[in-house]
Formats: sequence, C-alpha cells, structure tokens
Amino acid sequence: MVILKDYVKLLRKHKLKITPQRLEIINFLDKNRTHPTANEIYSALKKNNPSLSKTTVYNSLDKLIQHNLVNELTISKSESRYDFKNEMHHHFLCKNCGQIIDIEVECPFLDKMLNSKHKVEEVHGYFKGICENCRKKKNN
Amino acid sequence: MVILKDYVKLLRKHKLKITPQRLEIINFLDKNRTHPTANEIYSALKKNNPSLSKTTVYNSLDKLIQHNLVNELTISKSESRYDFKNEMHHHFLCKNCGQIIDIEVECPFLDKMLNSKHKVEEVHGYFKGICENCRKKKNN
DNA sequence: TTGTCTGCAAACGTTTTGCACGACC
DNA sequence: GGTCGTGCAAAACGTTTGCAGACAA
Repeated sequence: MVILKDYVKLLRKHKLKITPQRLEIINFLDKNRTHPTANEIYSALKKNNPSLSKTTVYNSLDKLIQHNLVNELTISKSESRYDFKNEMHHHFLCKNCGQIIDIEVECPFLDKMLNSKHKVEEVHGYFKGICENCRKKKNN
Repeated sequence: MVILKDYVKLLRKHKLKITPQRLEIINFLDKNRTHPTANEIYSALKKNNPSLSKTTVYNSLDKLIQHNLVNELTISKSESRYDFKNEMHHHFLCKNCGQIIDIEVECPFLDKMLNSKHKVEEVHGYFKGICENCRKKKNN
C-alpha cells in the first residue's frame, strides 16, 4: 500500500517491527485526529481485518507510546484516548457533550518546568467545562 | 468531634447531608495531601469504622467533586486520586517511583482560556518525567 | 532460525449498579 | 412519610496476562 509507505519508514526509524496491524493503527490515528479510544480504533479497523484482536490494538499502542509516536490522553476517568503526536497542544473536554477539542495555546510554564529540579518529559494540559456549541444551545 | 466542626459548616454551606462517613472522608483528605486513591481512603478509615463500605467512599467522593470541594486526578491511567481543593496547583508524576508531587507554578494560559469561546471550569496541568530524588539516585 | 507479534480466552482491578435497610428532616 | 445515605453483593467496564501458533527479520 503506497499510502502506508511513510509509516513503514517511521516504524523502521524507531526499530519497531513492521506489521500490517501496526501500519493500520498508525494510519488510522494519523487520519483521525479525533482522540479515539482503543475500542474505537479496534472497531474501525476490524471492518477490513476481521481477525484483528483488541490485544493487538493495546500492544501496538503501547509500543507507539513508548516510542513517543502516540500520546495517551487521560483527560477523563473512563477510557484512555489516543492522539497521533504532532506539535504540542492541549485538550478541552466538554462536560456536556463529551467532545475533546484541541487547544492551541502555548504553554509558558513548560519553560519554567524545564528548569525545575525534576526532569519533565511530558506536559498535559487538560481543561474542562462547556464547549462553545453547548454554550449556545443551553445559554450557559 | 471538635476537629470536624469546620467540615460540618462546609457541608452545610453546600447543602450536603452531614454524615459521619462524609466528615471522616473530608477530614482524611484535608489532613493527607498525598493524593490518595479511593482504596487508600477506604482502608485508612475502615480501621476506625469497620462497617464502612467502598460504595460509600465512592458516593461521598462523587458528591464532594460535584460541589467542587475535592479534585479528582486522572494523571495516571490506573486509579483515580483525590485531592482536597485548595489553591490551584498542578501535578508532577514520577515515572520511576510513581510519586505525585504538587507543582506550584501559576498558569498564565488560564487567563487566555477564560477569554476563549469555551467556558472553562477546570484546569489540570499534568507533568510527567523523573523526579529530583530519582534523578540523583539514577544519575538521569 | 530466533525473537517478536498476533489473537484468543481468561483474569484482573477499579468503579458502578441494584437493592434492602436505616437515618434524618 | 418521603427523601436521601449506607453497605452488601454482584455486575460492568477497560485493560492486562498467559499461552500457542504465526510471522518478520
């Protein structure tokens, strides 16, 4: 599959074994920046690959997270959500509709943290409230 | 119990029913700013109240969270951790020892967010990496 | 060939639910 | 007396584990 060529390179660069399942998972996350759950990824990919297992989805995601290619969001208590890693951004969870929206504000406290006594490897900014759409609908 | 007097006021202010279990849970969270899990709260309070149930711990925490008296941390994938709400602060999770450390940096992007199209009610800053102690031990 | 990955089934740990009982306005 | 909280047991849920066979390098 020509489309997946770049993902092959990406996996190779990180010395990860190249399997059809991993390629499909990366492709899905790259094309669907909707912070899908493991289950959503599984259901979507199962259509074209009925033998896919959830274990493989979890295993693959773990590997991708370890190699910093994918970001795991724990913004809400229930399921983890996964995000193809691109430029740093933060997340807003609407308590009304459950939607997770990317927030493109820079993070000035990152610099301070990088100078701190701890070694900071990840920064997650999670905001929660009522999103613009729900505000309009509910007059909040 | 004289010590619990203020918590009675607090619950009353929020029109929450006053029960011994709720008072003990609030007292515990106020005195133990260690981000305990539901299970840790349960185990600790069970010593003095053997009939306490986990359901009650979860129910009480839910009510306290709804009324903004307690903060639920989802910094790590496993169990939720609970924090008595005081001044806004953020959290650092050490990937090595698992400790969660309070971070006292202000959050300049909160102001920006408050002017945004979304209605922001909560801000959670989660940092992950290696804490000072572990860095020293491991020479990271 | 060697080590790793996949997929199934079962296990796991946290949280939620249903329900009967009890406590409090 | 009616609403709400408690505590027990069981269920639900997302995730992890053990394992046998398959596949990538």
